[in-house]
Order: sequence, then C-alpha cells, then structure tokens
Amino acid sequence: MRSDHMDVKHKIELLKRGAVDFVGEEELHEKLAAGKKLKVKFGADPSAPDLHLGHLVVLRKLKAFQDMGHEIVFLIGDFTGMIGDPSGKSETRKPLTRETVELNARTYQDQIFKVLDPKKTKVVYNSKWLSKMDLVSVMKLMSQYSVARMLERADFKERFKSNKEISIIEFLYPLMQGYDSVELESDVELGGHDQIFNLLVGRELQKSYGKAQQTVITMPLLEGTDGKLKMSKSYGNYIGFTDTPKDIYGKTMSIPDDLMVKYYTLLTDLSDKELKVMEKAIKSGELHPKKAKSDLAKILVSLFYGSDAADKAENEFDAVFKDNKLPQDIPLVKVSKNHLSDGKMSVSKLIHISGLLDSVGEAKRMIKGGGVKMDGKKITDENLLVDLGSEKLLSVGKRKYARVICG
RNA sequence: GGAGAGGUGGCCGAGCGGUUAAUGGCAACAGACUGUAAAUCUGUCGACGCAAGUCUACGGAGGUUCGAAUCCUCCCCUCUCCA
Repeated sequence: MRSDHMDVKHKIELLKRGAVDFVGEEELHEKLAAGKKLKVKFGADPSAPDLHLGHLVVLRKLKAFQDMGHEIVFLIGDFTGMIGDPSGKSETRKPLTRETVELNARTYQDQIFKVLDPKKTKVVYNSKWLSKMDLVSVMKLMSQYSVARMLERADFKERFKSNKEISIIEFLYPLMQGYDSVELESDVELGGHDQIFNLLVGRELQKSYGKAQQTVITMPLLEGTDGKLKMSKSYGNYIGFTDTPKDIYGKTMSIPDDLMVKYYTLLTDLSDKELKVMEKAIKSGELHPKKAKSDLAKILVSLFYGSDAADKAENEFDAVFKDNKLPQDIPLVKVSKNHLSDGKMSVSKLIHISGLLDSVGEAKRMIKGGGVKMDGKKITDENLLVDLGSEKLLSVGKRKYARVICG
C-alpha cells in the first residue's frame, strides 16, 4: 500500500512532536511513502529494570510508531551491558550472570508492555551477534571511528577535560551499540537526547557497512522530581512505573510548579494549542498550579493503575497533607517481648525498632525537632517510656507511620 | 620507564601533628507557612548509651608520637608532563 504525499507529511509531523533531534527525515519520508513497515529500534541496558517517567517519554513515541503499524524492535543490550554506558561517574561493571540478565529483561518487558503492544514488539538480545565477533571484525568496527570523534561525545569530552578516567573499553560501547543497528537493519532508532551520539554512530556505521541509514529521533530528558537533574534512578529523583499509586501521586506533587507545562508536553497528548492555553491560565492565576499538578498526578496514576486508583490516591493525599488526617494503610509492627523491659520501651528506641528511622540517635533528633507524634500528640520527651500493652500509633513527619504493638 | 599531583563523610570540597565527628556547599530529613511531598524561611544531619561517655570514620597495610586525616614506609588506584 502506498501513502499519498500529504498523508506522509502529516505522519512525520506527528512523529516530530516533542522530539529534540530528528536526523534523516528524507529517508523516513521515502520509506513511509513506499508504504514500508518500519523497524524501529529501541535499546536498553538489562542492568536497571526500573523504568521511570523519563523512559515513558520515549516509550510514548514508540507507541506512536506502533499505532501507525510499524514494528518495534526492543533490543536488550545484554552484551553491551557488561561494559555499561559511560555516564560521568563510570565504574567498571561486574558482568551480569545469564540468570540476572534474563530476570532483568523479563522485568523490563513487564514494564514496557504497560505502554507498548507486545504483539507488535520484537525482543532481541545483542549478545546474539556481538559475542560471536572475532578480533578481525572488532578491528574493522574500530577502524570506522577516531579518538577525536569519540571525544566529541559530551560525556567523554567533559571527563577528558577535567582529567577524569576514561577506559578504552568505553570507546567500544557506542561502536557496539551502533553495530546493533547494522545487524538489525533498523529504519529508525529512538532514544533520550543523551543517547544522540550513540544513535548517530549507528547511523554512520550502517553507511560504512553499506546499509540503509536509520532515522534518528531523540526525546528531551525529563527533569526529575527535584526539578534540576534529569530523572534517573541514581539521582533518586524518579517516579517509577512500579511505584505505588500513592507514591506516583505524591512524587508528582513534589515536582516544582514551574515544570508543569514541560511534563504535560512530554507525558500527555495535549496539543500545542491546549498547552499554550494552560500555560496562560497558570500565569494569569486562572488555573492554580496545584490543580494542574494534581490533575497530572491523576493522569499518571491512571496510566498505570486505572482511574479508580487515581481517585483513591488523590483522596488519600488530600486527607493526609491537606486535612492532616491519617493515611489508610498504616503498617502494623510487632515488637517482640524480649526487646521490652517490663512491657515498656523508650519512644526513641521504639521508632528505630519499628523501622521508621535508621537509628535511635536520629529518632531523638527528630523528637527534638518536633517531628514525632504518638497517637496524634507531639512527643517532646525523647526518653518517654511507652507501654506497649495497647497498640500505639507512631508518626514521623507526614510520611512515615507505623502502628506498634507488643507481639 | 622517568618526574610530579592527588585519593576526605551520599556527592562536591576545606583541613595538612592536638579544643577535629572533621569548615563550607549540594542532597536528604523535620518544623513553620501554603489549597502541594511547589516556593520560601528555620532547624537537624556517624553509631551506641538515660547520661557521663564509648566505639567507628579521612584509599589499604604497617610505623613514628602522649596524641595522626595530617609525619614515615610499603602497596593499590586516578591524573599531568616527559620518554
């Protein structure tokens, strides 16, 4: 089936929405016009199977391709994962065992298929071809690139300039990842903007190896909940696919207000027009930033858990943080008798034992700072003896609760 | 192979024989305020102990000293310049 010119143009516009880079538009245009079913590559390291909203940005774009009938090739970098993508504070990774890779890959798929259609997704492992390469092939691969070009990569450049270590093997990473594109004959490769260098290497290697070149599309990096650094597991500023509804909601509420428009742009289907309207409304005070945020929080919870869960999360949040009520599910902690003397224990110790805080000292400091309550009353005496004959409700701040009983 | 610089708490970064559990910044946590786990301001920020205090910590192992993150020896790691 052939698509007419306008149709193709429209599709490309749609695919371009929100993208930072879009390299190789002509090739894409030609293929779409010819009615070709595209192979869209998306690669992932099997080491961190905890996807977050940053990934969602890219996954949504993949979904757009899928909805147009194209095939997603989800590449699991089990081989390249042994090196690890150079990332600032790089360290040599311990090689993953086969089982770990399998397990991580499994988890990864469980997560991406919350967004993508498994039927239109092919999963491949790059160890299939990379582990079989002999030194001659590796040398051929290496001869395609120069050190100077490698150092163009922002990450390397920075480390080189500030005299940080760069291992030679890290130079191999972009080459191997790029070689995957040669092997797969991918038509399009998608990734976060931080992947631009690697993706372009893939495009160039395809040319060197006499293949058609892939179109490279990158999506912006989403700032994390701190509003500064990119969302990432290692910065601890992420909202994960597997987070509880409560956490997705709460973490979303902790995003700085002024990031709302960006989040809406990258994580929802609002059109550019609607976004503009919203931006204005927030500025003029018509739309309270909190409202924009709680709406977004609900959208996100719904995406992973459905709208009922979203409503529930909102109610719970309002109850706890707006009306100062208690959350619904407070874990019950049983304290063994051996820890008690005469059925009693000091609050500080109790807080530590019940797992609310990491040490007794910390609990004492919290009490001094006025952050601890028992049965709704603020505790001021850090040595207060608590009789565990009956259940006690402890809270530290508004986010940590435990019901404690002797058991 | 030679010469030099350096490795400090979650991160960045001072200190260079003793009032140093180690200045400062960031992050984190709590409090106040708020229609938010936004913003802002304040406080806390090694562990154990009711406490006096004890222990653990400045790449690793030894050593010198009444006393070491600070000096010495060896080892490991990183960077720079030269060959």
